[in-house]
Amino acid sequence: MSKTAARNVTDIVSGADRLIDAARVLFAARGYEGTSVRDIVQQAGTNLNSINYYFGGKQCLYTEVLKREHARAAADAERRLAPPDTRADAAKRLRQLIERMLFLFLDRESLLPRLAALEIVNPSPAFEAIGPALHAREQAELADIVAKLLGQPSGESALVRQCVRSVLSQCAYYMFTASVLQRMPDAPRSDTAAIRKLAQHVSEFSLRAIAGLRRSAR
Amino acid sequence: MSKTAARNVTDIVSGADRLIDAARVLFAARGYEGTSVRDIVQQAGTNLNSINYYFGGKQCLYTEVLKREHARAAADAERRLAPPDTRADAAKRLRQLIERMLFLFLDRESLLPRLAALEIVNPSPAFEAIGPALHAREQAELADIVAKLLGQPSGESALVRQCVRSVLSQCAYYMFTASVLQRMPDAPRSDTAAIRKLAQHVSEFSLRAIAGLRRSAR
DNA sequence: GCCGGAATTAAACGAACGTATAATACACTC
DNA sequence: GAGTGTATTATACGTTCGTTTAATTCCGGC
Repeated sequence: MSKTAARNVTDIVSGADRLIDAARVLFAARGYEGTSVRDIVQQAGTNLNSINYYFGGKQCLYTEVLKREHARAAADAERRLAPPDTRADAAKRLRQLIERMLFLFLDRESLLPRLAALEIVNPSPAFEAIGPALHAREQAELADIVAKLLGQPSGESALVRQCVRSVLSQCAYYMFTASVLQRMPDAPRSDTAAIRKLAQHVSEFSLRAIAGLRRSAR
Repeated sequence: MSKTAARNVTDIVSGADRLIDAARVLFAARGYEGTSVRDIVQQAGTNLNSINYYFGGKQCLYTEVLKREHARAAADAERRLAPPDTRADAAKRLRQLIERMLFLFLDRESLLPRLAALEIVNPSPAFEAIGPALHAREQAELADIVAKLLGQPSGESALVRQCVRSVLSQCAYYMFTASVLQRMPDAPRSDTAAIRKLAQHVSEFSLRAIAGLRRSAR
């Protein structure tokens, strides 16, 4: 009666979905080894055996979480931000791309930044599932933009590659250090306005640097 | 007899030291949770109880490893590199500091970069032992240099702080991504010559950026 | 020689882990 | 409405974990 009614309400999402939802939060909070299958099933309100039943084991569930979080973040970014304007001048494109990456790395809705940071610092077997595709498009676009700004052919020269790393590192920094930054008293904010401001600085910093390097490369 | 003789030879280093030596390698390779006390004592050639006897538990041994690795890296850097020349002009000081930091972050002899990366991304209770002191001197010096380059008073303005992060992030990037970078086919080298070259790029990039920002800030 | 304390060893404990198995509940076709 | 395949539950299994306890060895001063 009321019992089956309640069950039906909660079962609008299946056990597998509830497991994914619980697992993504717990894996992001405590990492793979720090999260037990008992933690997950308790949070999901399912049985101890459910992970093996639906996913074939803890490792497979983790890989699935990684894949979905990656896909979700990519879709979010696609939807929320204007598509890169390939017609604009390179400087504007760089500003857009940097803002896009910073939103990706600092997004508090998404758990991908945290999961990706853990995987990049300490890659697990599941890294193969997302590693190659991780920020690949952003990096390729960045290389293209930087080459244009340097006045070099798009074929990657050493200088282009180094500048790409310099730009990328300024953005990724916040992904890796999020845990300690938010412990500090003067923690930098991560609301939309703050990210915009941050993007502006990284853009100016990088544009000035690249412009200077271009001048001296002649 | 020969047995006691052999024992004396190996016991020139005590059980505690052998535990530290084994633990630092294993913790760096597999992380705290990925390393069991049985792994450590086997590698050290001591008994299962030795960790509790000498250090009072796995967590305490880990904290001790962190402290020692930090102290060792600091002493190494102190000894190997010329002390920062506070008389030199700011640009030269920045070049020296960036090279110093890159050697710190990319040093393959030291296990601190790896251990620090793991702790920064996923701080454990032991983080308190080294976190506050981690690269504190480098950061303070960096802030001083950047302020001078920007022509601003040393009291930290927002611009100075952001530029410090921009420089720091370019160096720390390699600490966080070491695991995945060395998996890639075109992995950047990390020998002395390569680090010097890298330091040169980061320095030029940052100096041009700061010079440009100073011009536009007027 | 021996004795007291530190160092080292051996063995076991209880808890937590991921997984497997067997039993039960459910939904839907015929 | 019985039957069938899927979903869910309860429980047990075998391992591994960090730690504890007790026994043994080693070593320097008396």
